[in-house]
Amino acid sequence: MLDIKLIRQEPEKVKAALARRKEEDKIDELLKLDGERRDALYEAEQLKSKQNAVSKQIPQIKKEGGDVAPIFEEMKKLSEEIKTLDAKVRELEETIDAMMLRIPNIPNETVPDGDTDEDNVEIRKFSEPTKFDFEPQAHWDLGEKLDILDFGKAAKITGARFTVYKDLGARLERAVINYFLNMHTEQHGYTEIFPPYMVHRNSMVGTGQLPKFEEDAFKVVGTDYFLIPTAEVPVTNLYRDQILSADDLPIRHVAYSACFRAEAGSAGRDTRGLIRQHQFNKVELVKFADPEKSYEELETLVNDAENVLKGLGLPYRVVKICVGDLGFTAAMKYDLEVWMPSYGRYVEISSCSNFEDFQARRAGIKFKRSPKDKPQFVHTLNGSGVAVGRTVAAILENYQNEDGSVRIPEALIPFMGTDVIRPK
RNA sequence: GGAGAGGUGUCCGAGCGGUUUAAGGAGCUGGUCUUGAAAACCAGUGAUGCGAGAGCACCGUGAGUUCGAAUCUCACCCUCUCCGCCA
Repeated sequence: MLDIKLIRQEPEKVKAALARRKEEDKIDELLKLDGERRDALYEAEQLKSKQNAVSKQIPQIKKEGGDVAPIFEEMKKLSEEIKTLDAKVRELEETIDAMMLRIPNIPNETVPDGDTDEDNVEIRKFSEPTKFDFEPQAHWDLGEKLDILDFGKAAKITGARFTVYKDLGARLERAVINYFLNMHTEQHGYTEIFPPYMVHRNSMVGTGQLPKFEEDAFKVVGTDYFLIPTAEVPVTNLYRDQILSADDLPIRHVAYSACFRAEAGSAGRDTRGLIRQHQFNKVELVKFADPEKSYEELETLVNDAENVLKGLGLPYRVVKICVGDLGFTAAMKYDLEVWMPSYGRYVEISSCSNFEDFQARRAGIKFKRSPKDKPQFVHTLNGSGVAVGRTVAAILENYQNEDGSVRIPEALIPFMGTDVIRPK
């Protein structure tokens, strides 16, 4: 959520930012409603002030035996007026809030222009796309031949876009999760969280999934719970409506969770394999930072995510996301893209974003620089560290041999208990 | 799921519908005393939001009753204890 004061004071700046995103601009309407709200609020407060003053005198008058009936008569009218004005203020507030919650974040000035992911800018690259002296197979073919992935069985028990992992496939998924968690906790200084996979509506609003993107989420029937689309939601909301002290910052959390996405509108894209699933595993990095240091924290966050890919020896590149591909909540975003031989291109495996105070304002996460200072919003950041299913897909494809076996990256051998997955 | 108890400021804990600008204590800050500290004593001290300010709001949340609600009514949420069920 943006600061209403910013919209009041610099409407042109906000309009320009929305124009960059090619977003509909309701700023003038918003300002008009805000003006009405403030007028009504002022009026209501004047009347309340009078009501309080008179109420204070009543006991005294009664004690002195004065007649309070005429006062009650008058105050009754006042009370009605206050109720009417309060209702008006509340109504306007609801309208304004609903609008505010649907306005996207202001992109950082350094975010490149552009409309689609094709306009994202490559920042750096690690290694080169894997070369094969045979025709490499896609991970869905490899996985089924090795009998470690079973998409048919998943369709049988659940439906499309789910996967059953089996044998060393299941173990590989688990190995990757543990490898990621160990690296981030032991080498990068993150504190591990294992969160609930369901959250209530407020949490989803706090991180920005709701109200605008309700159709992308799975809702649990008969409850007000949503399946989390990412651990970002529960972990960021750990500190909702809290005032932290400067000593607490930066807070760095790493969380493994399953993630659930309805992905309405994605039908037909990436229909085969592990790339786009309704349920997938992810290790997520979440940071809460002093606003002055949040962009430094974004850089180290990206580095931390990169390190797990380097450790696995997977070729990847880092791209800076253009304004058209930025997403609703982010002020700046880098993607890590891993080389996927079956696609013949790089595929997103991590998104690392600085939300600045956009989520913090929604979720009410503040800090005080010193005990006497006024609380201000923290900056929140998060990034995949990294997507587990896509990592497994990348390992299968990049580490495959001509005979259909798959080598296990050095770093995973301790977790796998073997250095190769062979066809049976 | 059932029964009971409870949600008040940083914490503990009072609070007949009207000087509650939320008692009292702890804590914290300053001071006196002391070689220094502790203790004792004195003084100060709620946080947050909106607002230029006066002011307004805030006692789990939301409605309601009333001239006036922390206090009464209703609904909901959460916590604790016991029972049931269960990995």
